[in-house]
Amino acid sequence: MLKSFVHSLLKSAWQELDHSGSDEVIEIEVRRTDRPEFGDFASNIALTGASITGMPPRELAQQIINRLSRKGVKRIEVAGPGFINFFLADEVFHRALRGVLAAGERFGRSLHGAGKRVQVEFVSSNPTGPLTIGHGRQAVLGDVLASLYEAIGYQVSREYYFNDEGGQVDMLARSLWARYRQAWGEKESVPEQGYHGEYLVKIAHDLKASLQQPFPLFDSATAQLFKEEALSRMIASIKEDLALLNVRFDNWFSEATLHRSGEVKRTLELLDGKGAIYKKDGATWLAAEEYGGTKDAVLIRSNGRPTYLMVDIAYHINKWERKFDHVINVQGADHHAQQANMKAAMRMLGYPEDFLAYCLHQFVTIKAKEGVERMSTRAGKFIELRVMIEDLGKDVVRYFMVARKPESHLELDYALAKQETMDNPVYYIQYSHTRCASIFRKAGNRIPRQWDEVDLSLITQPVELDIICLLDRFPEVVEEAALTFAPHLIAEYALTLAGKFHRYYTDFRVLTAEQLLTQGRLALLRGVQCVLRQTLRLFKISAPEEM
RNA sequence: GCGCCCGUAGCUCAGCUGGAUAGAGCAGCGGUUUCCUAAACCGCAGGCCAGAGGUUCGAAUCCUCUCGGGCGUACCA
Repeated sequence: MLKSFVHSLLKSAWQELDHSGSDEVIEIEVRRTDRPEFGDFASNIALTGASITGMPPRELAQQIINRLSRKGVKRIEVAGPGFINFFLADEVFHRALRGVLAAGERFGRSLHGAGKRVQVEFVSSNPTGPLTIGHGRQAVLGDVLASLYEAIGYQVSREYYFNDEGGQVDMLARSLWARYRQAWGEKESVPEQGYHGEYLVKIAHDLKASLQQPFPLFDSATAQLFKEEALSRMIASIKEDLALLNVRFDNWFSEATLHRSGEVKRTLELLDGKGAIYKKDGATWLAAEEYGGTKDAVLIRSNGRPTYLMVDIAYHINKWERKFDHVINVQGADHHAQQANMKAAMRMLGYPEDFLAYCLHQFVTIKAKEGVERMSTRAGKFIELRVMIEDLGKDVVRYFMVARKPESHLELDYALAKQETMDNPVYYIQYSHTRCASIFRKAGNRIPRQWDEVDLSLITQPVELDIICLLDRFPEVVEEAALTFAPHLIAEYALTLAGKFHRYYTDFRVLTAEQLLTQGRLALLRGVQCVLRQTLRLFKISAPEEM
């Protein structure tokens, strides 16, 4: 990589300097510049090193430059307060491009997490209703995060944890039964605290057709039947919604199994053994605050039923026993307090601090456009994910959901996203890929057989070298996006690359009369297309050959 | 009250492990097509980076306070 090349130059020069005055170690920082006159890369080593050596920064910079190898370097300058600016030789860029071409589809992938297993748990919405746009953000966020970890070498498992036990599910069953009775023309009403959405009406009618019995009494057998029917149908519907987004899970984990297997009970005993729980007001409490939680929390209610937290702790022990090296939970901001308590519990039980990480995200809100009637009626209303996907298309939804950093609120201008699809960044990126494909179709037999042997000597335009520099950076971006839970970096990157390419396309012709030039530019194009395809693949957005 | 997140162009947001003149997209205005797809490109305009202090060679970025918005602070999940 270009950056590490510069880094190694600096490192050996720094080591040649006499540091007898101090044995302090210095962190050598090399960064890409944002201005051509500052060169391709710059280092502030002389600024940070000034205090160690006692030399003025500019003088120190000069000393370092005097000891620098000039191999692969076009020019080096001291600039501003003492920055060292590097202008690299064309051959170095050419080597970088060859690296991209040699790696091909593997470019951007790494072995950072080789041999390690990570689980990403996301969505995990209760199967009591259809997915909303809020779940949509989480679905895409989790899915892309999982892909990013796969890209850096981890073995990844996508998991959906669903609640199929407890009060909420009982309420769902009761609500469905009421709708079922209505389907038979009876006057039964959905409980005040129940689920009033239209979706249960539809399920009730389907159910009537298959069961063909009135079930006039909501006795325990009926409750059980309606619970099972409600759950299986809701889960099927959620799976359908997710499939529309191209999200698939490796494992669907049922909460009920944790109760049946006795894991909840065993977990409680485990916590008791650590002295982490106490009784108060007829309930059993977790001493969370002592271990960094926000507040002590109830584990077993006074009615004997376990809380969400109680079961969640058992669930995480289960995850640990499944031998994951890391588990990442993608959750909404409303779970924040819960997360602190969960981490406190893990601490009490002695699990490593880096086993459990949360990717917390803020909510999606819909921006209503003033003066637009339809939108104002929709404002504040839930929008079903399915409806949004049908309106905007899978690719657009996926892109928008991860284009912003998770901890920022995502305010989606629904009307705009729908109307102005032509100005959509998704199409902008896809079109850049299409343009590459189009040129390759035209190039025909001029396409080189062996990419790594192409003569690149005529690839000397500043834009061309700039694009290579950007391609070269891709693996860094992937790694950072994964490790800091920041898929939006990929979106930014793809947009930048597409933009540079579109400009290049406008100013320069790839297919020219000069064979050497054409071959070189086709090689560059190949690299661009390859990286564009990787970004789209990470997002699971299609990379069209034609548009 | 306390805790977490956010406050950057008219709008939606990048940039935040401190670096040299703060960026993109959209919206606005004006241009570009003998030539690989104009779903593109170029130009103009637009900012006391919420505000006030502090830390230092240097702050949108770090610290403190204030103001504004979201979320949490359940024997819901």
